[in-house]
Amino acid sequence: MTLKEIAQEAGVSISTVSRVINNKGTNAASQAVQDKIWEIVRRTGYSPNTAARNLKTGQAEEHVTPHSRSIACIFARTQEPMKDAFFSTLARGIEQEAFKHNYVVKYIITSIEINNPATFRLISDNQVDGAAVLGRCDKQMLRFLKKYFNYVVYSGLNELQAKYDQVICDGKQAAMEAVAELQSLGHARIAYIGETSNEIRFEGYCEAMNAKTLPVLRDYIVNTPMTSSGGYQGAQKLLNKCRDFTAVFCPNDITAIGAMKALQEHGLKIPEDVSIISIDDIDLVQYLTPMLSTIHVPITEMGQMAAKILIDRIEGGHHLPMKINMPFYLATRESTGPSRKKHLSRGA
Amino acid sequence: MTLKEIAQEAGVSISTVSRVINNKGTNAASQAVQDKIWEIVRRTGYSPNTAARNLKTGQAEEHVTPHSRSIACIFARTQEPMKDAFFSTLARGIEQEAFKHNYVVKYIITSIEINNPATFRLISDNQVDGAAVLGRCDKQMLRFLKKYFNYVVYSGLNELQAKYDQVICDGKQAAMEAVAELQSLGHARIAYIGETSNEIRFEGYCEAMNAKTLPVLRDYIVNTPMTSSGGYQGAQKLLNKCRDFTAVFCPNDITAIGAMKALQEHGLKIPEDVSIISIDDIDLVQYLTPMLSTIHVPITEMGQMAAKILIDRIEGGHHLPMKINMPFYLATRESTGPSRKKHLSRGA
DNA sequence: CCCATTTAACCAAACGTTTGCGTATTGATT
DNA sequence: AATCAATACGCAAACGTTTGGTTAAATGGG
Repeated sequence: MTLKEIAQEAGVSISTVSRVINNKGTNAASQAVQDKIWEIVRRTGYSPNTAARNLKTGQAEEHVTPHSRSIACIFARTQEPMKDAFFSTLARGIEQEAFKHNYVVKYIITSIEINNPATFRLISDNQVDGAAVLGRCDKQMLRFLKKYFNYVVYSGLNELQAKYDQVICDGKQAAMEAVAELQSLGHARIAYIGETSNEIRFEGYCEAMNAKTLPVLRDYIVNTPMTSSGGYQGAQKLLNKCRDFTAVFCPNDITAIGAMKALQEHGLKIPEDVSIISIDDIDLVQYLTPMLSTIHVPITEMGQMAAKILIDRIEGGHHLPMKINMPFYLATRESTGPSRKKHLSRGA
Repeated sequence: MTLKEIAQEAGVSISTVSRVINNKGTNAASQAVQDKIWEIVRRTGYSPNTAARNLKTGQAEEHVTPHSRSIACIFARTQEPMKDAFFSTLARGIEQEAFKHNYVVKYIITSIEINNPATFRLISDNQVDGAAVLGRCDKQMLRFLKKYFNYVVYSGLNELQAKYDQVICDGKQAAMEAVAELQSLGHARIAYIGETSNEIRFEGYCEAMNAKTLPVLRDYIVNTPMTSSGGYQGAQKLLNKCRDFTAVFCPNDITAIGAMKALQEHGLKIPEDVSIISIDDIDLVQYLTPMLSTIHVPITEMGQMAAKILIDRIEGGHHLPMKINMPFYLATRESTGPSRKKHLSRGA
């Protein structure tokens, strides 16, 4: 049922019907016409098309709902499902905190790609007070997001320019501490398995090596995706290149899990023959054999903090960009031990 | 910012802009034009006017939108983040398939609780054509959801009454096959570590045992949460109760991971001293030592299938409830071996 | 009875999209 | 060189409202 149909049935024009229905004081209709129109409206159960009405009146539009009491949690879908263990925990922290404040969390899980119409739609459709972005995200992307969401909190691995609220855990420092731990156990030939470009944890590795004036040798470095399979293949590559390393540093746990498997398959004992250490401390790590030594980063707490400052900003609690650096600590378990000093030479 | 303005700036017509943004396959634009348009979109933060869009596409009033080209993916947030490896994979499958059909996926991750106002709002806020429900979900809940979403597809572990579209992988059969594999290796005293009530895989275990007229002994059964830590603690409990089992069946991989750890800590060698098998075949399983033997369930494919039939239903492809049973197969790896026959007695 | 004023109703132009159809431009195929 | 099919794009008509400007009829005061 539309205005047009009503108009037809009442034998008047659309505008008249519209005016009657909206009770525009300026130009009333005759009582007879009004009655007739209302009669039809009642009989047909007409209800105005809000889309059309909003379109015309231009109101109610903007994608920024003043107070929806909901936030979006955007995270780039990573290739390997397992990698989600980290982000999943992060998200859970956000959810917990949001719940406390009576906020609702909408998830946007996607390989963020502006030029992907689906993604575009997903983002512009969602009406939220603010958004938390998880994972790696470049500046351009953040600028884009900021246009769509009131606020953006970045809760991720690498550090950003100070323009956004961000809660991070200093990846460089963490990596340095991990490597330092190996060094203090007497290791000098420490390999790296993981991504190398644009990976701050790799920088930490390099810096820690340099600090001890230890060489960062090409042979010791394997550039591979930071996934279980990436770690597995990376370790194999490493073993093909050389065998005199005594320890391995992986930038995250799941890479380490894959690497450990490959190492063990080659007959290397951990930690007797080779030590391995990584960063994150995801839950699973404690159920491996041996239990992985790693840098514990407070993932859940990071999520909670992210939600906390996002909501604080939404509610006007602060206006300047806030950077929160979460503490980490070394969790020594079973995969690290003193260096054997001797070369493995023909290990397997 | 409107299409018109973008069109002006890009020097093309409105229709071209619209087509690019909505990715209409019929009439593509040149790459150069596309890039230019997206650049402007990004720079200006353009967001389509939903009122106009709805008006044009003929969307109705209420929360049931005939054609939003989006589906929701609802899943109960599980306690342990790691458990998400399964659901995460499932979701990814859904996403892949949805993307192919140009559908957008909105995630609703929450402990589904009708009485929780936040949940209620989250659900009623979201405007989607249909929803896929992942994980365990009772009938009451499904009925509730059906009120808010046009269609509900259940993609989960357990089987349901035939009222909804559902894609499942027969948990009972899978469990039976796993147990049968152990039996064919000569195992008779097979323990169970996992949840027992309302868990179909447990039923499968029982049935397989009975089929061989093997006793389902109370001592062999440990009721524990199906998580890594649950598995770990469960195995410890089991070892306290008895030591003469020769094999363990866990209803899912992550439980098995925890159990394996506990077993190994007690000096038991896998598979020499005790075999272990489970269900799911999540990615990680191959990087454990030993590699876990498990029933492979086609998780990604299940997700894809779920999206497929959901979209098919939305678009009127079928009307009667559809039940799809996905095939599984046994993936024999390293954690299973012939029974030692002899009791372990004082193993450690 | 004429002009001014009110009243009653209409016309048509927006609002920002989507989309069927038409037309150039291109490239490949005879 | 002519033909044909893609390809890349534009035109314009919707979608259901609202509203300013207008017209025609009714009213009223002199």
